[in-house]
Amino acid sequence: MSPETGVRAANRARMEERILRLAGQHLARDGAAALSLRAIARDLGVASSAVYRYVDSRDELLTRLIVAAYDSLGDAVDAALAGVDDPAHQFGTIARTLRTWALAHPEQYALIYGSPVPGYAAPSDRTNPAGTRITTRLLQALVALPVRAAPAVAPLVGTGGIGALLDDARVEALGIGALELTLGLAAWDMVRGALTSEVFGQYGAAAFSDPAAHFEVIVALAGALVGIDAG
Amino acid sequence: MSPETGVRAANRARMEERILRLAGQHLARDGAAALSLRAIARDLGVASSAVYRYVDSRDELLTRLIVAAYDSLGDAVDAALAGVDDPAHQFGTIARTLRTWALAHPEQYALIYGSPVPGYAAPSDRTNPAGTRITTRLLQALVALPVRAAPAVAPLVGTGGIGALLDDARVEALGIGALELTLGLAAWDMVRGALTSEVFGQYGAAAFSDPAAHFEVIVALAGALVGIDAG
DNA sequence: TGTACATCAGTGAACGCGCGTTCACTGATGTAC
DNA sequence: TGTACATCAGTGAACGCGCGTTCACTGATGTAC
Repeated sequence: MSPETGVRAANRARMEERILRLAGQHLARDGAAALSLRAIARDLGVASSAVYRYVDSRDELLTRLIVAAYDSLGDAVDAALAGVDDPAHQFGTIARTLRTWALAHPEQYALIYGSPVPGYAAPSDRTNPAGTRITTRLLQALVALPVRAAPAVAPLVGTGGIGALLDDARVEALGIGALELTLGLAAWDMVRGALTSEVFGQYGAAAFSDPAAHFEVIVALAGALVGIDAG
Repeated sequence: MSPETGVRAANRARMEERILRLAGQHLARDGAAALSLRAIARDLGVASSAVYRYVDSRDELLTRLIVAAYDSLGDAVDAALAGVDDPAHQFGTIARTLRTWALAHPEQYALIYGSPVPGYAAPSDRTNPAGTRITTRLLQALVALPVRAAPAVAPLVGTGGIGALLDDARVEALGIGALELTLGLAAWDMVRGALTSEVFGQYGAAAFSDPAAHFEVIVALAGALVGIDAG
């Protein structure tokens, strides 16, 4: 039997899958800081040392969870974008997909868009490929758009935003201008800021009566910033 | 000796202060999840049980840290606003003060504007008074302003934002309109979204060459949203 | 001003728990001839 | 097809650590008469 299709390889793959799924459940229930290899071994019905056959360390498992979260979101965005050819609607589609995904997976959202896990630094060589997927889609949408910055807004950007992110290889590759980039980032910050408030419940008792409607307004305003109708 | 000025009362006050300061240092170094009463007792040079003379439990200390963080930020904002009478400049002042404070105290910023601490729910009766200080200042600035929504933007809000936050007592008390409120929240979300990216380093390797300049652009754009010149 | 009592701060041992990680080991599954 | 060997999965005990919280206690500081 070839090593690729052997019983061992299949078991290994299934086991890695189970571990990642259980880790995801623990993450959702108790947060990243409480992620425990022993707890996962317990759920697996296996000695705690057995987990080390599949995972190098706790931190390495955390890295896998981050990558998995990025990929889960990336897949959702790609799927949603599949039917949207009009670049003017892509921005709104990305934003709405992010919201749906974040509300369904608040802890994974916290993992990648919330405060960093203290004492843990993600190895960027493993995290970056998955992490840049959404941002890349966003930049692509901005490039494809005829960004017609509102005349009232363009002068505000002035030369201040020029230096922003210009060292990023993707930006150079896409050939996006400083104005479009700055406006796009501002619009994206607004969407993420609103979403963070909603997902983390930061308005406390003063809840929105209709968060979804409010988010639609945010998307419309963000779209207006980059000069498009994002509906 | 009266109990207010006695040696015991003074010692108590000094001890509570030391505990809160040490807790703040631990928070800054290791994050909220790692906050430990035993570690604080060690730094204090005291038996771990002694801390319980001053603190009910670990969670209670966390609550105090949150209140302290809100107050630290609130004090900074109030001080910065002292010299600013023109309501048109108040929004920008609040935003810039938030940035300065957040960069100086990233972990406290994470505590109040980042992901929630898992397994801990802040008792809102203790957290609210300090927590609403900045938001109240923001609302006051919006009310004092002649919010002249850009004609292109106003229709986007439509009736969607109407329901937002209308159950909040402060909003009713201030008599702020739905349009102003929605635009104000959107602007504030943008500021906080941008700041979160910067403080938590979420753009990774693709760093801004001049984050302060970029933030100024964000403030200008956010100001434009509410129809003012925030410079 | 002096004495009897109450209050408080801090001690140190203990309970019971959880964690990450290592290590020598057994038994089963695969591989090479 | 059968046997000898290598590889792998999983065990269970152990190391050393940290945590929150309780409890009976000593000694000092305050209070009331």
